[in-house]
Amino acid sequence: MRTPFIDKNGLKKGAWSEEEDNKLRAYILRYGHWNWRLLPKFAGLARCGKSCRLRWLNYLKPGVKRGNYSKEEEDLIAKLHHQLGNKWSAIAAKLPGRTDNEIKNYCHTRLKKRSKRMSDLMNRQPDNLVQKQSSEEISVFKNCKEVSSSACSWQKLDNFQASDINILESSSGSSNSWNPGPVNCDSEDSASSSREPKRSFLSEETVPGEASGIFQDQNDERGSIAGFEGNFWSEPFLVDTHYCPDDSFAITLDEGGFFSAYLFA
DNA sequence: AACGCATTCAACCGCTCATAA
DNA sequence: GTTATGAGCGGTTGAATGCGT
Repeated sequence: MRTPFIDKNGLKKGAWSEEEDNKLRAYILRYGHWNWRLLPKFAGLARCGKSCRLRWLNYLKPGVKRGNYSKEEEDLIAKLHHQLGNKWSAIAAKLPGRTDNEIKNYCHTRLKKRSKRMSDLMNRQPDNLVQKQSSEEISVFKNCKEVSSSACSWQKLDNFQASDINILESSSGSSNSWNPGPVNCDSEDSASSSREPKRSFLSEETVPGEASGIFQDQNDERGSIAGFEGNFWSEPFLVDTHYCPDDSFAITLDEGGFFSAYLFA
């Protein structure tokens, strides 16, 4: 937490004390928050209104839940984030007791974890996945504006291990060669879709209960990790096209979304 | 036990939007 | 139509905590 300090305007910043919490809680429960800017003055707090509002909404407000997300909540967050993108407040509105700040932190934490794990794996695999993909596989991605996979929850993604890489590599170019399935192929559309801002970091198929069936084979490990999708977290990786066979493929990573994340998320 | 690195999450900041004057 | 103000949102920061060595 941040060390409390007084700013140049005489307002306190940083971590809230129990006394401050009590003052704010007592005031709002009694009078409500009719004006956040004036509220601290009336409540006897040396805080700015913004700080009071945040403290109330994220911590003091009755009914605010903390930590320990249930499986249902995780699935719902995944689904809503796919639908709404980084609209944390809109997502939070669908989860009683959860705040936008908490959900934002939750998502960032998961993304960071996954991002790190995948980049670690890629660094350990000099002959990386992309280079091992057969040309047929690559061509599939070139023109796809949307790539689907099997249902894939965050739990599955989080459990992704180096062994999955091995499975991918062993099957690359073989008769079991990965085919994303009946995807909607349209290079023109894909170009425009790539410009869509702030897409969800989860693919449609990561949405619980919305399995597309593209990866019908439940044993296909690639289906388990194919739910990644490009987003603000994976973008920095996308810039580096070092491993991409050609430029169009690099673009496709972004367009298809998921494949870029599949590699780097 | 001590240290350093990684992770978590409360809190801050800057911006946009809505509304009233 | 313009400006001022407050509320809300999303991104970022940094202290506390956890964990491995």
